[in-house]
Amino acid sequence: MPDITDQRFTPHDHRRCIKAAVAEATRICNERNGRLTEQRKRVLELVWGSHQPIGAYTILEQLRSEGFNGAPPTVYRALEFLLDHGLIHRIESLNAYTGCSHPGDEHTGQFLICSRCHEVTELDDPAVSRAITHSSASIGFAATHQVIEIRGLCSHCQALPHDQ
Amino acid sequence: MPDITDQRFTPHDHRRCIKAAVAEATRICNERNGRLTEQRKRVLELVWGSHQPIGAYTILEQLRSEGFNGAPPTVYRALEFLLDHGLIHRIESLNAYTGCSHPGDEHTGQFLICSRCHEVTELDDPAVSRAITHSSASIGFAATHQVIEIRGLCSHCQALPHDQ
DNA sequence: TGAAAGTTGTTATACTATAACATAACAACC
DNA sequence: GGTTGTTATGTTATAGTATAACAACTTTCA
Repeated sequence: MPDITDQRFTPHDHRRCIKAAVAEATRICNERNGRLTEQRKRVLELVWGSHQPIGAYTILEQLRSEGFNGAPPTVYRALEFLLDHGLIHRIESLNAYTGCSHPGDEHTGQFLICSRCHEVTELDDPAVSRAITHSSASIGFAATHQVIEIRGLCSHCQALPHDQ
Repeated sequence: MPDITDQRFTPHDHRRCIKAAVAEATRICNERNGRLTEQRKRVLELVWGSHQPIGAYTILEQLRSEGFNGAPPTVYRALEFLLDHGLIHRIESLNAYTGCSHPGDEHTGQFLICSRCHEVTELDDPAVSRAITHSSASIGFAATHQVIEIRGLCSHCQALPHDQ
């Protein structure tokens, strides 16, 4: 049964999400003297504007369609900045980027990727992190960073007929 | 303190590991009418021969140095076959491939990747899988496949001076 | 103002992966 | 044994992802 409170499937003005994300990012960057330049902000908006993880070259295309006349390194640099400041995440198994749903604090999220609609939900369940840290430690491995990307069907898509 | 029983750091004849892996793969392929051809077997050996995850193009280079005169698709096809039969794993965060340490049964491993020596240890801790499945289910997500890649320092490298 | 640091522009190239179609090897059957 | 359908491999070209290296510009702050 789909969770009708789920923002992704509730009719909502997504532009608000984007604005909120940018506002939050601005606050965070101010705090630590990171410069959220126009380009970086624009890339952040594009990442948030997509309901799915977005690739670097798709971002580049969109920038170009807006009159920007740049090359891949510009996009990768902006992405690097945003990653460094915890404002977006990279999804390794998709070579794509997605907005961080609670930026600011250091964390490596856990991502649920729907195989059908391709939306990504970020979880940050301490129980999962703990299980992994514990399991690693049991063989003497000191974990510093976790890549956790889960495939499956989101609640919304489970409720749909299979052939849709 | 390094675990001196750890096969990776115990002096051992790694050719034996490779032979064992190939023997096991042969058995599994026979069971299910998969054809472990010479090329596929050779790729499997190269994957096992590397103490670190190995990239497709590195495999290609090695094949070429043995007189093989092929192109990328050949390697990718062999890798696909080996993946399909659960004989190797792909490490998403490295775009590289590593031997499966207990092939045969369906599973998605958990990988501990040492940032220093780059060796990979495969874990299959049910507690971790369970934590993830449980956490996913709590928001209605039905997980089918897990990508879990943990960075950190293996016990061996922790024991070394930092600057080595 | 001028030096240092940070950001962006620009060109070229490296690395990873697959599409599409041709050929060859194999297995099973008549 | 030849025929046929299937699987595997060869081959060429190209798509997709990412970075190196160096030049030019901006910002900051002494």
